[in-house]
Amino acid sequence: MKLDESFYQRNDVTRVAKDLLGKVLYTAVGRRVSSGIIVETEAYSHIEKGCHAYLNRKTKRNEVMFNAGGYSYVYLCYGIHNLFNVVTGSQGTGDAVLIRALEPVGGIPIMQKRMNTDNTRRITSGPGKLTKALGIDRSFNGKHLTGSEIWISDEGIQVKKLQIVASPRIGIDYAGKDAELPWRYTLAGNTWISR
DNA sequence: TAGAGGATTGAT
DNA sequence: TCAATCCTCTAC
Repeated sequence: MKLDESFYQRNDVTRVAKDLLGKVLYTAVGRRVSSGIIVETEAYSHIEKGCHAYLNRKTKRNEVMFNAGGYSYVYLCYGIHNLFNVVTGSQGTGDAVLIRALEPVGGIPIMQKRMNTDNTRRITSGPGKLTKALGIDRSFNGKHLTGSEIWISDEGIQVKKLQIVASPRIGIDYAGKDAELPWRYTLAGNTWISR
């Protein structure tokens, strides 16, 4: 079953980030559906410097983060990679969860073709790679996650609290002390986690 | 309107 | 360890 708005609109972004582990992310591009189990996430909140919406800074790029939870926020990083986020919280909050890694489930041949490799092991093990494998680009920015092009389902795997590992987030040294927040969540022992 | 820098990746 | 690469934001 697709997760509905109430899942995303809780005003606790770290809780949503943890609850997304084990869920299944789907995209349907044209007639081609591909999917994967979410195994790594990071929480970003407007109250800390790592977040694009820090101090409620609202720009054309991140304006979708201020929508009510349940929207997709996709932006270009380093001029090369599209990164996919899930907007959380109520209208005007500015919180989001970055999806960093998936375990491939459906449409694996499609993903291999998009990644131009036969290797199934590493096609979705990083935030820039999983978007390419699933066909997510910036045209997905602002799409609702209860729609027919991109959605998240709860049919994945049951995750016990003990399986969730919290650690500092990656690549945000500029955030100073806030870079130490243990807001990166991974599934213990999963081989699809980014490096 | 110009300049700096980034929630990454893959090759060296 | 480093370059690729281009959009976005900030300052002038």
